[in-house]
Amino acid sequence: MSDEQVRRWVLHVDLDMFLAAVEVLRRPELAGLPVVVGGRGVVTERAVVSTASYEARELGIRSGMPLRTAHKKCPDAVFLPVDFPVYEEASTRVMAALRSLEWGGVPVVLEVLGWDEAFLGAGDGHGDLGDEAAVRGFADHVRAAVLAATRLHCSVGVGNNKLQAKIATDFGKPRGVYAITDDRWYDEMGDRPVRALWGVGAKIAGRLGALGITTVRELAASPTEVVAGEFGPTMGPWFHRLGRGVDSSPVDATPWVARAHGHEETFQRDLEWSEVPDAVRRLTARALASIDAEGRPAMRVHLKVRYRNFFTLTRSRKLPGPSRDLVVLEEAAVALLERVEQDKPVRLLGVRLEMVPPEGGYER
DNA sequence: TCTGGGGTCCTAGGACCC
DNA sequence: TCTGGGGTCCTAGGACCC
Repeated sequence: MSDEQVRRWVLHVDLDMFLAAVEVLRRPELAGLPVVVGGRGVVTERAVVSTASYEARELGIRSGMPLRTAHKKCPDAVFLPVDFPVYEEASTRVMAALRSLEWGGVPVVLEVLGWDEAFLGAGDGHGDLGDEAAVRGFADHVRAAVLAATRLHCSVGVGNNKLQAKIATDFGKPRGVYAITDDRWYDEMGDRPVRALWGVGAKIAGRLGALGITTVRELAASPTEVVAGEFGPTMGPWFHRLGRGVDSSPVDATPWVARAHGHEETFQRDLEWSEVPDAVRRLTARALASIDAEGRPAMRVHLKVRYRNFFTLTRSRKLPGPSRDLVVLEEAAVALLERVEQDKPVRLLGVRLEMVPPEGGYER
């Protein structure tokens, strides 16, 4: 590379209220109404909101809110069940539309983050992408292309790296484009709480706060040793980079290979202990069906138990050898129950099967 | 009658071996 | 009787994200 600094551009694309938007697409009469997607769509059940339309958000309904609470806030909202296959299909069309784009004269690099999110990179990172105005223009083009191909709206974040682009998207929502660059990182983020960073949750924010670090600027200015002392040699420096808006990770189109699959269930009625082993067997069978689809055997079994008081614990065990045998896996999962408290009603059970890595290991 | 379900990754600490 | 380090594997648990 030359001594001239090459400015790297990354886009982050995020569909606007994806689940609710897909539902409105197939039921146009719902357009403009408060739509809430969550659980089985039954407001008396234990379940939470997956996505609320902007109309519903204006009434105070948020993702993660119990359906019952959402219903209390807005009894007139339309409550719909989560319909996975339909969102999968819509997601596939969105990603196909994005993948077909060219940027800087070459096909884009697309890193899919989930159903409704992706990073877009330029082919080799050094294409002639022009200045920021040109990149914003391309972001508009991306929005238009997704809308034309899927009738779904999205927002696009622009940045000099993935971290910046990812955070910028939220500022552009809905149906907008927003840019956060190296030049403007501190203007945009410096005074915000560390919680605004991607990867800093409530707990980390609390621990940083105890060190006297509450804003992004303070995190950036803090001595590396202090943060590393609190969070260790890997996480410490990473948090410090977050504060400075630094992220050198590439946009990586390598298809994601799952490490594990599992199944968990919150019971509508807390289970008595006598009912637990059978429930664990059922969950194991469902988890096995998921890993069978991957074609790799399980090498480790994880059990998760949550009691009525929300105390949650996990237990796990490596299997004696790789297995796809239901009986073997069921017995291994049930055996983990011996290591948990057995005297209290159970609210949630989960069984997760960790798979043998593919030949050659995981690429990322 | 608050608080889903799908994941990933990191760290601490114990066991065990040399 | 007291007491090394280094390395690896395993389990538990915490934290985060969509």
